[in-house]
Amino acid sequence: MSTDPPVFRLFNEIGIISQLSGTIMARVLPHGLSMAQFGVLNNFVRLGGERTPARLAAAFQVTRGAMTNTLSRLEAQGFISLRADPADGRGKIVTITEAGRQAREDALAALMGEVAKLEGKVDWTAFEEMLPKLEALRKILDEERFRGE
Amino acid sequence: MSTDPPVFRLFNEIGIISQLSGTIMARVLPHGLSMAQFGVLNNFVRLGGERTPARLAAAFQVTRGAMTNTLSRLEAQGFISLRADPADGRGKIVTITEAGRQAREDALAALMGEVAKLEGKVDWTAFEEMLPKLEALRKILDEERFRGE
DNA sequence: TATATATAGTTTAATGTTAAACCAAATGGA
DNA sequence: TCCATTTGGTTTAACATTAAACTATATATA
Repeated sequence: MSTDPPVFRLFNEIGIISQLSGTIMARVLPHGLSMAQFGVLNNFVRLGGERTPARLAAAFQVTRGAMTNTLSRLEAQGFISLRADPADGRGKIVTITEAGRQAREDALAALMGEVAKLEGKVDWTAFEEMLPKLEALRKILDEERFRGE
Repeated sequence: MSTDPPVFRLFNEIGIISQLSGTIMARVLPHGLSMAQFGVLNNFVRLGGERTPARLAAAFQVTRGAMTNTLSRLEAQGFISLRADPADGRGKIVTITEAGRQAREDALAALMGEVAKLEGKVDWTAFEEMLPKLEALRKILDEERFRGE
């Protein structure tokens, strides 16, 4: 009859929010983009330049296998291009294409529209204030992930 | 070169935290339990009584298909028992077994141990304060999930 | 220089999820 | 009462993810 410790409720809420928001967003994304794919395109538009798959995997904190999968689909849709790294025979270099930029633009608009629907229902400023704490927690968990093996 | 709107960074952080915490917790759970399976066992111990799969699916905000899967595995391990609902020919009734209680106890201890490792690194009280806001956001997203179809 | 170790990327198997189709049983209205 | 609709549970296909094995190339060291 007792209630869960707050720590567990925290992770529980975070898990459910992640799942629900992922499902909702995936539903409105155009061009059959997944959130993972949108994340990669968005990263290129925001930061510019070129990256290797390994750097992208580290940035998004997923395995290289997952990034291989994401990049394959993006390439198949023509949203990124992959070429061999002239400086490293093992590596590849990823670039966003013009179609990729356009797809990201469309996707961003769709996501903005979805967020707009929540306007008035959610006090976003309160959440903005927790951003630094969430970022700190994420970093600690990321360290823990490797410490544990 | 710009940075993401705070709303997106929020969902981004939440997604990564969910993924990392899920991976870390799954690694320490005994008896091959997944977090979803632990959640069900925990729910029975905390609240007692019996439930139908449909009620469990609603409580955890997953599809009935997902709950069928989770319950099948729990039953195969002998942690819950399923029987026909005498009052509803379509329904089933789920009960936790003694082995299930024991497994939940072990799992709880393992998770507590993992949380203890973070002691001193994380200011949990700050997170406890955001719990109500996260719960509110979760509820709104859950409504949105269905409104959109 | 030769060898051992580390790193980049891919592939495979397993898991957990959604969405949608499906069947059986309950419910509600004409 | 009968039929349409809703609901409970399962099944299937499609995905995204992890962990681990694998190949190829770089790097460091003896």
